[in-house]
Amino acid sequence: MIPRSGRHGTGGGQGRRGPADLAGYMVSGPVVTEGVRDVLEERRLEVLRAIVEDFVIGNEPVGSKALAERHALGVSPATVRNDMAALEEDGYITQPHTSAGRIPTDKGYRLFVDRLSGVRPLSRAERRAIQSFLEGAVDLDDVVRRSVRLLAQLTRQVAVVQYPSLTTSRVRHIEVVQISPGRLLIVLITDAARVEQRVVDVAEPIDEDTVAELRTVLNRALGGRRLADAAEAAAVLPDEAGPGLRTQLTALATVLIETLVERQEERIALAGTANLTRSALDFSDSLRAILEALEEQVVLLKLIGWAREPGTVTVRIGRETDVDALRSTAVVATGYGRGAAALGGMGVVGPMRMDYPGTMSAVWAVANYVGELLGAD
Amino acid sequence: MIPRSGRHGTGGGQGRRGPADLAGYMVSGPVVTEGVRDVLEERRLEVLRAIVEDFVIGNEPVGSKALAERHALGVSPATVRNDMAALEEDGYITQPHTSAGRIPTDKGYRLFVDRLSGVRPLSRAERRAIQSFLEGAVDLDDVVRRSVRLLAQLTRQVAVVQYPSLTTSRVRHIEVVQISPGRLLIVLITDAARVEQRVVDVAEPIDEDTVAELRTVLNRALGGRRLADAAEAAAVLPDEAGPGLRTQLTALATVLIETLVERQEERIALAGTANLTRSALDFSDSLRAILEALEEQVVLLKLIGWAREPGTVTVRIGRETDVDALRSTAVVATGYGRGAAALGGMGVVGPMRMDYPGTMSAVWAVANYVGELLGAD
DNA sequence: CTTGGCACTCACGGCGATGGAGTGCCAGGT
DNA sequence: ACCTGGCACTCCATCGCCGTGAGTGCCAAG
Repeated sequence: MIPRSGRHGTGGGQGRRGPADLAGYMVSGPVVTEGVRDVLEERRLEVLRAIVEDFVIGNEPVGSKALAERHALGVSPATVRNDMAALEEDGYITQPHTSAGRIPTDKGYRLFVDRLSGVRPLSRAERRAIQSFLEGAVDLDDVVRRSVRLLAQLTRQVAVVQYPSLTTSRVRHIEVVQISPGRLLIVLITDAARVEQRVVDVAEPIDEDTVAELRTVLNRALGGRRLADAAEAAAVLPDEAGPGLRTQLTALATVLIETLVERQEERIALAGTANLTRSALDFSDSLRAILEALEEQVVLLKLIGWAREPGTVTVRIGRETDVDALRSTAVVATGYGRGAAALGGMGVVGPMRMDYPGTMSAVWAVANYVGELLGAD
Repeated sequence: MIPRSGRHGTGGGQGRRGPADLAGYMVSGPVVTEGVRDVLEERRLEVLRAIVEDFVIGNEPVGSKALAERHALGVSPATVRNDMAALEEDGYITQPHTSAGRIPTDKGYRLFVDRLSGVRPLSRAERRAIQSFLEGAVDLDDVVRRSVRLLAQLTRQVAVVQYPSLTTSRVRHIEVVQISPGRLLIVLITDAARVEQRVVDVAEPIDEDTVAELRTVLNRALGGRRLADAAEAAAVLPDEAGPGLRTQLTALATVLIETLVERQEERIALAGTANLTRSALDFSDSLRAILEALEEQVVLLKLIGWAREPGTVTVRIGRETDVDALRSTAVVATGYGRGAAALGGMGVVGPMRMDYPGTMSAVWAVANYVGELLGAD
């Protein structure tokens, strides 16, 4: 019934703190004899884990009796009750009302995530599913949209994927095309396979040679540079150019700089909002507020923005999200991309009552795969 | 209390059928003396309108007494009751349970939309809001995303906007760039300001001259054609080309055809899902099903696909949507684009209990403006 | 420190009474 | 013919009540 119980502690790695942190959690605890303290504390933590795990599965306050029965704790319900009282004292669990079972608090979930939950390795089938689902993608857009759907399906939660950021990538090529007299289209191709296009109005029609010349000048000056640097380079271009091109270059540079700098507000893909209704009882009437928050790009960016470090999965629980509407949710996020050159973030938003190990693995795995996919491209 | 009551019948136009249709609805009605029939029928319809309007506002079954009071019907509640009985007999209204007020049926809403609801002209402020909100858009993507948000805000419902379709547009320009040895990027620019890009692997590195030649060949053969025709033209290109280009052209043509034909699955933008919760009581537990349906591109395309004719607002009520999950919703949609050359569709999904006149105006206005914006581009 | 026992506390669900909105029908008026 | 006031009736929604049971806290014994 609790298939994953007792599997904690296997595997190591991402997002999991070492035992060194244990002490950090204990300084505020009650002072008792050394030898006994550890044993005591250990069982209490075991109880906390059991509570979290059972609550995640059953979605109802868990009582001492059920706990002692379903988990091999080796003690009686009465003892469990004592531990629970202590845990409640320390703020890790709480009871919805007198004479009901206990449910974890934000703090309880936090401790669970930091110390108690192991990593659930993905099954072979899951790995294969990820791979086959993503490898059919034809372009960047497709990759992102597939990823977000995949993540939503795997975790059965709301998934968020940030489009590869322009910030860290470089200019690969700039294309200039005259689409109608006096109207140019600039296509900016970056090495993250992202393409931006923009239309520029210039004073008068330009002949093909001039267009070619503009193209050459732009690519020579900006090609291969990081986007931020490219913006600076673009700014001085008109001054350096010959008088024949100056007018047009000024117009082009203006738009380019706008594209490179100002428009670094990022794009975001969202999927799985229907999953919110499944755990609707958890947040009851605040569902509307959550949906509204999720439609705010800014909010989403903040949520998956803080943890852009690929390989490290970050969890924000309840108020830790710093978004009031999401105070009853948890966010699991990570970055994707090659090494230090993070391209963007992705993650999921779900109820605090969440299968953290499973969700963390899924997020990590998808991010990993997408990172490889885009890095190689 | 019922601000819009009695304002029906002002203005004419889009989506509203002429009086000719009146007869069509009546042939199935009871046969009575001519002169009196009209008067009778007219008041009954007035009652139906009153019921719909009140129910839309109050969201609770409306009774005969309240109806006679709040609307200037000039008759007593008892008379209204008789009319209600007749309307129920004909299937336009129903009562949730004995001894409750009446609510409109699908058929009732349908009649309301077809004959009873006038057009609510947009206020000057609304027009200006639309304009100022959309004119800040920097590119196609931005236009679509702004439109969908705008529509969601104006109607306070879930908005759907289809990206301009490739089907009806023409190839404006094809750009070929070598992004790394043996790797080409094709950028396809259409006259709907839509840009598609695709990466093509070719056997061996190509020199710049060949790239330019490829570019010329492609543009000469495909430029200006409708996309469907362009695909055909692309298919025969390799055969007609000189032997030097044949290999590369075959690779390019394959990918181009894929882009032009296969990938006509369209993109869609969605906003305002939070608004669903506001009317959550209307569909109660089916909210999840609705959200799921809305995440299916195919479903959405079907919903706004049938009414691609710009200038005509189409309404589907309840089961008319042909989507089971949406049987308790209504869809108001229209096409946008210049004249016959429809670029795409847009619309909103909301509860059947909806302010049809207001919603229809909003949808029409936004579609109109977006059509101009993209048509002129 | 653990354990079994025990009294206590509440949320929850079922039950019946009450109130009131709304209806259908009928007889009388125009 | 149609409208209208009156009237009996129906049935949903609300509320308070109470029994039930899960779960707790405390205590005394091991």
